Formats: sequence, structure tokens, C-alpha cells
Amino acid sequence: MVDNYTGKTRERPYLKAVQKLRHAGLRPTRQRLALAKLLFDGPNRHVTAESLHEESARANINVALATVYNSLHQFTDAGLLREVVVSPGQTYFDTNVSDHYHYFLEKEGCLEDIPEGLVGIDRLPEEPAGKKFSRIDIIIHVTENS
Amino acid sequence: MVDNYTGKTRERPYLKAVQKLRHAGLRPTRQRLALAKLLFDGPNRHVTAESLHEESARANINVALATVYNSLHQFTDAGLLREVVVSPGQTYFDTNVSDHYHYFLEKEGCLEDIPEGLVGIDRLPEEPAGKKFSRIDIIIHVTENS
DNA sequence: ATAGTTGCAAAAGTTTTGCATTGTA
DNA sequence: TACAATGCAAAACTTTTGCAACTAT
Repeated sequence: MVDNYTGKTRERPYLKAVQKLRHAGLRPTRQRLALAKLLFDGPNRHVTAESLHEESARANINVALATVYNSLHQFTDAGLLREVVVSPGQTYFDTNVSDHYHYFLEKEGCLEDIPEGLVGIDRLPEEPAGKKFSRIDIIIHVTENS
Repeated sequence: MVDNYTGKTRERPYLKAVQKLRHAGLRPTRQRLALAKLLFDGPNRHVTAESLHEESARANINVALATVYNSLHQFTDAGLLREVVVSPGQTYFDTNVSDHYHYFLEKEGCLEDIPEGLVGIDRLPEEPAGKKFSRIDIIIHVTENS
């Protein structure tokens, strides 16, 4: 793609996203690139399918909600995102895929990472023979004080 | 209600459920009594709205699925049940309302209580001023070993 | 009687699927 | 050109709501 004004290539701004998708084995299509740019350019984020879809619309990116869902799940399967379920109909996707836990702020209805080291687990059950613990989710629900 | 054969009252089998509902401030209606009996007569259970609805149908209890949802939420608000969300579209209700955590068995798609004392938390963040931690959810996902 | 409560059909959300279209080799 | 992958409309689920019918006082 060549910029109409400068004549220079405009691939650069998408380079990181392209490489990230390629590396994950996902074709860097127009829709996926746009979503990846929103998700991964900048600090860690917590989005829902709906919120990302709205954000895309605001940025004049035309993507169906179903495509947002599909892309989020593809990104998750590829290890680029982590899925966090808070309550029925509130599935978040977290760009921080390292081991960590979450606050859920009931009033604001949003997720926040708990900084590393603030929660300590000093005892866990044994993994039963032939099984393993694939994942440990901890969500601390935070409410306003009565 | 009087038994056709013995002429004796048949309230007795529902007494516990009636009292439980009354104490929770819920009118002991036919539907709620039937669901309460399924839920609270016997050992602790983990049900979904759908599973409880099927169970009711099998027991020849006529309840709409919406009523099952409403009743489960009323029971939950009254403190008789605890809601546990595992993944989108998988909301369980647990008759064990004490503080405890859960295994989620991915293969079977079912929840199990983690026996008390097996998980130890030795460090927690401070509650921010004016806020409190209303609840701490821990779910350990258990998968078959590769 | 009647004020408040309840149960459920219908509506509203949320998520997934099937297939025409597109993109790649 | 053929083959696989993609994007999205439509379908499928899950959950909530509004109101007619019912209940307890």
C-alpha cells in the first residue's frame, strides 16, 4: 500500500500487527489487522466483543460483530489473548496473557489486573493422576462500602 | 393437602422446604416448593437452570424454564444458593453457600467443590478506602493430561 | 376485597454456525 | 485453476422482562 500524498509505503504502522498475526499462524486480513491494532498497539486492555465492535465502528472500521467474536476466539486460541468470564453475558478478553488475577469492579462493571505478587497462594491440592490443572482463575469482586 | 388413601395430611414431606422458603421471605408456592425440594433435600448440588428444568420435567413437575431462572435468582438473593460462572453460557448454582472454591472438570463439563483447607491464600491486596472485597472466586480448571 | 407477588410467553441479549465470497499458491 | 480460509447473515442459545393471573392477608 502506498500513501497517496507522500508516495511512501504505509505498511510500517501495521508491521508489528502483521508480524504478530503471522507468527500466530493467522492470515493478516484487513479485519484482523484493524482489530489487532486496536488491541495490541498500546498498553494492556480488557475488552468485550461488544466494546471492541463499538470501538471499531467509531474508528470507521467495518467489521461484523460475529467477526469480532470469531477473531477474539482465534486470537485467544493462538495465545494472544486470555478469556475472562465474570458473570453470564460478561466475557472479557485480556491482552495480558501472563499468569495473573483480576479485580472486578461491580459499580463500573470493568476488570482490572491485580498487580503481580499481591495475591499469594501457599497451598494447592494435588493434581489427580492423569489430570492437570490447566488454569487457575481468581476474581476478586470489589464493591462500594455500604 | 390431604392424601386420598390415608386421609392424613401430606404437608410433612415439604415442611423443611416450606420453612426454608418462609425464613428466606419467599412465599412457598407450588413451583418454588418443588424446586426447593429438588435442590435442598439431600447432599449439596451444582445445577444449571437447564439441568434443573430437565430434572423437574422428569419428576413430572410443570415449571417454565423462565420460572426456574427466576427462582434460582430469588434463592440466590435470599442467600440459599451461590452463583458460579465458569464460561459464557455456563452458570451454575451451588447449594453450598459457605466460603469455598471450585474445580471445573473440562471434560465432564461439571463443577466440584474443593474440600475446605486444600487451597490456602496467604496474601491479599489491601481493600481500597471506601471499597470492600465482596467475594473471591477461585476456579481451578482440570483437564486430562496430554 | 386488594395490594403485592408470581409465573410464564415473549423479547432481548449473547454467541455460534453455515456458506457464499475472497484470498492464496 | 483449485483449494483452503474468511467474513458475516442468519440461526441458536441463554437470560430477562412485562403483564395477566394468582395469593395471602
